[in-house]
Amino acid sequence: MIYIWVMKYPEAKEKFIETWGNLGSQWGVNKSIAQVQALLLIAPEPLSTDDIMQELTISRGNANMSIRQLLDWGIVYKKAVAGDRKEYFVAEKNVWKWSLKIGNVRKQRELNPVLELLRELAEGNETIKTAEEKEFAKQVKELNAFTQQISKLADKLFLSPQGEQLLKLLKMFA
Amino acid sequence: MIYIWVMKYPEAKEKFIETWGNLGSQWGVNKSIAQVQALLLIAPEPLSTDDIMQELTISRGNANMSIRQLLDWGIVYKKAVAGDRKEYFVAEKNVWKWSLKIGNVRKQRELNPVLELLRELAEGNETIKTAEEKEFAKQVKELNAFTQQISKLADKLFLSPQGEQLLKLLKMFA
DNA sequence: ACAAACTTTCAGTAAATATTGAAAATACAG
DNA sequence: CTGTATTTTCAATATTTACTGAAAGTTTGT
Repeated sequence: MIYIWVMKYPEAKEKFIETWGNLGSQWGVNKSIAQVQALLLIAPEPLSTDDIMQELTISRGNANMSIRQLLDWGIVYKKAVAGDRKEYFVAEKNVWKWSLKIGNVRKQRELNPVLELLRELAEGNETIKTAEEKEFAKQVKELNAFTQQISKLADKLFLSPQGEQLLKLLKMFA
Repeated sequence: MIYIWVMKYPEAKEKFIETWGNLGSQWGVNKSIAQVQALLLIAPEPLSTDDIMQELTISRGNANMSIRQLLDWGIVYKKAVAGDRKEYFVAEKNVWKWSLKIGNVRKQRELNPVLELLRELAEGNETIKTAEEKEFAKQVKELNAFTQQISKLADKLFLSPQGEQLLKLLKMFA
């Protein structure tokens, strides 16, 4: 006998938000921020800070900071609601749009600092003598070349107008 | 008058290791692990656990765990040194090789759990009634389609024999 | 200009993660 | 088989990161 367990909506919703939050840590995003995005992604209507606090049982400070971060990244927008003074928020629901923005944020965080480091280190290569110094110079040079290529590729993919470059890529490698 | 400050080798080395370690946190890798890789990358000779402890001033436990993790990922190898009972270690120095492996590790960590979550959630879509439920089902469906595409692409890029797919890609988008 | 509604900040606290170091386990030489 | 060198484990501790809640700041309607 095989039982198939199909979740009811409230359970599925909770699981989605909970899991998305936990996955956040794998992505270098803190749990609350990821949960706020998850909540807004599946909300059919704009939500206020109070709505978010209540749904996720988090503090006002936390809710506010999380929303600000998502606004900064450009994957959540403010939305005025007629006859209400509060701010309301909606998520960017198009997965292409928000993924590209996140991709770009991560590229800046993860790749740009490496380029900067390697550029600095590439300068002091005049007086190479020992085996240690040779190996160091070699690795810095190779890393630099490689990182620059990846960096340019990432820019092309994440910054192209309607994500057309990534789309092209997906079609090519489908 | 402009002064240009060119680093001497010991300083450059320290900066490389230190910065690589700090960048680790941006990449979801802990500092010690990233530092051990950095140290081994620029070492012209195999290093023992004691060498690593000494260079990075970290404990034996930490050094051991970091090395094991790098071995697990397949970006550091054991190397026997004649007449010495200790284990010695060398890094994979080819930036293409180790980057592809890291790319694959990250794909597994960051994408696979999302696929699993979405697969589970996609099952319970029979009784859709409210606007909330519709929005939820729609987002799960879109996310699922998108993530699957990206996942397949990542596999093709990171798992292709000599990184030839990524190489092809870089040439195409150069 | 005032007060109520709402948002932001941030010092204090809680939670999660990383590191140590010494004890236990294992591998090796004679 | 025994003693010694080496590696591994893991409870205790330190460090880093996240979260709270109340006070300060801001905006808006009258």
